[in-house]
Amino acid sequence: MAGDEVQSDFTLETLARESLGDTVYTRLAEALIKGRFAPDQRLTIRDLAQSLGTSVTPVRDAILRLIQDEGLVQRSAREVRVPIMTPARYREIRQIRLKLEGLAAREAALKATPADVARLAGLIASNEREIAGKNWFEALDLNQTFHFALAEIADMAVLRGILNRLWLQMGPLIAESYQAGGRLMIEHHYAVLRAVEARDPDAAEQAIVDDISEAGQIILDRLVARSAAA
Amino acid sequence: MAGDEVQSDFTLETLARESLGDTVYTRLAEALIKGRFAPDQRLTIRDLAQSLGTSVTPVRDAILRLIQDEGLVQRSAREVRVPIMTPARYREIRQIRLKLEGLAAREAALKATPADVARLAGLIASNEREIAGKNWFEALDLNQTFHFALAEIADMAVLRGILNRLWLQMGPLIAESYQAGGRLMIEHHYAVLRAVEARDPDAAEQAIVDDISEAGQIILDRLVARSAAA
DNA sequence: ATTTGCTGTTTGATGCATCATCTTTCTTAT
DNA sequence: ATAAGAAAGATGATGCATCAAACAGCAAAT
Repeated sequence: MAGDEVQSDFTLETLARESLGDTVYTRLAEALIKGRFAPDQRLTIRDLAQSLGTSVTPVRDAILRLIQDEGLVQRSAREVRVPIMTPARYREIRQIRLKLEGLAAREAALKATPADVARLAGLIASNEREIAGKNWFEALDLNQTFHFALAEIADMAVLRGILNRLWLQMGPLIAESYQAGGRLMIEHHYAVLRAVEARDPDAAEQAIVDDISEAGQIILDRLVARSAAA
Repeated sequence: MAGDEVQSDFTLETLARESLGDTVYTRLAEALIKGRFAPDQRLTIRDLAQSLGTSVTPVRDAILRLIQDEGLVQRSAREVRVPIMTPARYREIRQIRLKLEGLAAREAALKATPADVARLAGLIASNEREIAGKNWFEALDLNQTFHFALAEIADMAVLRGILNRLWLQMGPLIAESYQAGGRLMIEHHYAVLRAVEARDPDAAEQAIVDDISEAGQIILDRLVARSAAA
């Protein structure tokens, strides 16, 4: 039942064996962040299990974890849905991100190595290219990677975990609005890069605050408009 | 198997029916926060199921969720343990708490009703009494309730969820050190109360920052001492 | 005495049968 | 035609059998 590992004798057993449940979790989380599921969409364990070609158990495990992350919500005893973001909730998340990512940017500015700076620069350049090519999925992914990179450079694992969960919650919404932002979504990344390179924590915090505020405003405006319509 | 609900005909069907998995999760989370499990202690699903009188499934569900919260860690494929807090990790959590709870205190000061103020005052008074009586478990619990109350008054559900998880991670450590802090652990709560009552967000943030910094220092000192010894 | 190798045990992962509810659909009486 | 009610279907929760990997003893070899 479990094992049909076709492990070649040549591959090193380097990475920890990932359970099926982990795989499903990762795939569903990615789907959420990339906006593949619409807000309020209902998910059923059996259907997902069928799509993914597993039994219900790993899917159930993954969904339990996603509910714990608040990336999914349990409406009633037998209904799991993609959550609907409210303006109030989005404002709260934005407030929290301002504080947490501000802290991360500040620490990153203090700890960044030249290699870290180069990595950030590379992310911005790639993102610029994808936006120019209108490859919104890739651009969105690179934007997220940039924000996470600051937490990594700051060497703050707990903060990184919190950010991860927040992104999971914002995913369906952001994916929907990213295109509307266009280049504006990474405008402030250059300021972040300069501040980190200059080892200036105050400037780094301010730059990321500006980034989150401005990009967030576009998303919030769209969200408020839609909520008013409904 | 599922249903041996002995639901009296008189009880209102008000609260949502809680699954066995939820019950187990709540009980284990509480045990963690109250420091009933020692750091590095190994937990096995089967043993817990036996203790709790359920099958393995609800326990497995609860443990999956606790691992997601990082309230438990999975060392290897078949080993679940209570995490060991490192000084570096504790410092990071403290930094994060300073920002998040500072934000919560600020918002609470802006939004608090007289009833909210009374609730905070009551929590402090109760805590004072329990400390005087050396009822450390109760005092610890009231301390946590006070910190959570600020997030509730601020009406920040997301922040509250993040705090919850952080507390789960700090639980085993704090429970161990709370006694050492004594009255010092709630010294700054009075300043928080005054600031909230005066609707002064700056003062409220400063007071909670002082509280976390000072109380945290006692815990950190003990943690560093122990880490150095090992 | 220390290492090596075999064997039984422990343990989380996986699949699945079944249950209690909740929905949906169909029937039937007015 | 409408509404009350019954039957059928859908769905997450629960319990459990079984698997493969890890582990613990223990014996044999040097």
